[in-house]
Amino acid sequence: MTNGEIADAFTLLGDLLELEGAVRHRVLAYRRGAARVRAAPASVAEMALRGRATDLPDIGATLQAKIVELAQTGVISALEKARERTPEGLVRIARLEGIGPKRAVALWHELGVTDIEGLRAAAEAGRLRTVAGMGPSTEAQITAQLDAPGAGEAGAERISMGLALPQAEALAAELRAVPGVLRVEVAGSLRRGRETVHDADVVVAASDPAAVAAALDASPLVAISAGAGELRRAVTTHPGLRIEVSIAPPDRFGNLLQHATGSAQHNVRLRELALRRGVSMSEHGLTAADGTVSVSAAEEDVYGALGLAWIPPELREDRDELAVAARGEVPRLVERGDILGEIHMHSDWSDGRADMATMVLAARDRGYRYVGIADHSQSLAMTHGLTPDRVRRQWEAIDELNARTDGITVLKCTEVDILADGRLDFEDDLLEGFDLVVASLHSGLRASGDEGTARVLAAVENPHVDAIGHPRGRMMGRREGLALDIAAIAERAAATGTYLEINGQPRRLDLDSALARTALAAGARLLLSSDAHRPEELGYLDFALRVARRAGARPEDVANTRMPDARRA
DNA sequence: GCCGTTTTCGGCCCGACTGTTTTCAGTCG
Repeated sequence: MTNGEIADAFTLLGDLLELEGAVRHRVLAYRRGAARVRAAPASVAEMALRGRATDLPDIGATLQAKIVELAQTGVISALEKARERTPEGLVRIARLEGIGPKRAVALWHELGVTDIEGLRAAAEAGRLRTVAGMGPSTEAQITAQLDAPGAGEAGAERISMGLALPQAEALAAELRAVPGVLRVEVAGSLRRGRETVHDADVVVAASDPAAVAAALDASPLVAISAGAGELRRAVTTHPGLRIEVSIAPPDRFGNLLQHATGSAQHNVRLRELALRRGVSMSEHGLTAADGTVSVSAAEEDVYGALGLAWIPPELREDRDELAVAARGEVPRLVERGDILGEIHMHSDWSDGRADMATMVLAARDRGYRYVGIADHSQSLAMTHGLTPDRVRRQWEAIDELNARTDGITVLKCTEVDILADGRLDFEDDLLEGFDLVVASLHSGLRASGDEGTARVLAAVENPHVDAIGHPRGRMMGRREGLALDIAAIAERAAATGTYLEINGQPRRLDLDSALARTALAAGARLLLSSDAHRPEELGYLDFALRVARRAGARPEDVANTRMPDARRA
């Protein structure tokens, strides 16, 4: 019984109870419990069987008993009964935009709709507008969503940070040029470093909201400008990213930035804390009991006013960050300025699109002091992987390149393939000659987690291997990648001094932050990589950096913050 | 259902916006 299965059961139970109109906070309790179980680093089923699940926040005697029941019988009777009372299909309907639990139940009671198909039929017959509180506009909104694949599924339509962030940054840059605008920042889940997002948030400090609205309407980046709110407007970019733009006067920009960054649960906890100190908190400021409002231009002052140290956005997920900040023990996370170089990028010796010199100079322009060329190995024929002969010729070319290039050191690296049996694609005597070796899986990525774990462990134990590249092999939208036992791998990686990569390619982001957090907890260290195949892709390292920060990585946890010595980065 | 500088009961974050309404419920973040 995995934590994920327990969390899914609690989430469904909470959703069904909400549809039944249960007390809101009971619903919330199941959702909080689900999130807590999902994020727990150890088996919550085993904890519950020992009576220790209640050690976790948000898990009380009732939830623990249900975890025990689920672990021992495979079902939760309360969940089974709720399923008999309320059609499970309503959960997906309630997740559609513009519909919530109340409207989902109204559709069921008034039209007999119990699943997405029934909703589609009712929509096509034009019957949705006959439901109380719903009109033609809502009907059109629903119809539009039903055409999209995966409508109402959890996590539907999430896109990579790597695709969303550049769009949000571009809009932010445009708004910074608007007269009267003092500050613009990307907030929301992008600022928190989430690997995938379903929309973006941008906050603006401006004395004249109308000027910002006019700029949005006129922006060449904007395809659809909807929403006529005074303080919030939603736009959709041409590629289809929804961006919510919030505006505040400059003197309370800190309050708005804090609010719009979230997470929702972090904000709830923060406001509860504020209430215990006698102040009500919102995006407009802190209101004391006597009605006086204090506002902050800087986000640090919002936390400071509550007696807390500033918390990096990547850690605002309602784990234990408020307690940590109250003690003043917030970790110093790795930053862009800590990065001295990277060792996983490609050249036109294999499947890169630029020659080595171009890539190296681009790396030097980013301020790196070293860079490793890590082209593919011979088995990967479609990438023009290097044979041992070509490896030796590339080493000569790198020696020449180093001789005529100032300001950066070029390292002889490889992204050697991990073969089906766990052996590597090059013999040990050749591997010996590289400065650093990254070993990666490129085949068998739909195998079982046990098989994948065995192959990765074999590579970790190879004394020539310095890092494991994109360990899971996930490719967003195409495959989940291997269900690796990351704790077991990280334990051996820590013992052998092997780094585990966070690959910054937008569709990879692999390891993700949850796995990277587990790896750090097991004592392993991380390697950040752009895996660039052309010069402009070197910026992908910044995505890997965000994922690392979200995992809680400090500078000393990351290989890129130190100079490589002869055999170890 | 959880929890405690409000401590075993009675609370549980806060406000903007939308569409449908004649004053507001529902949804969203």
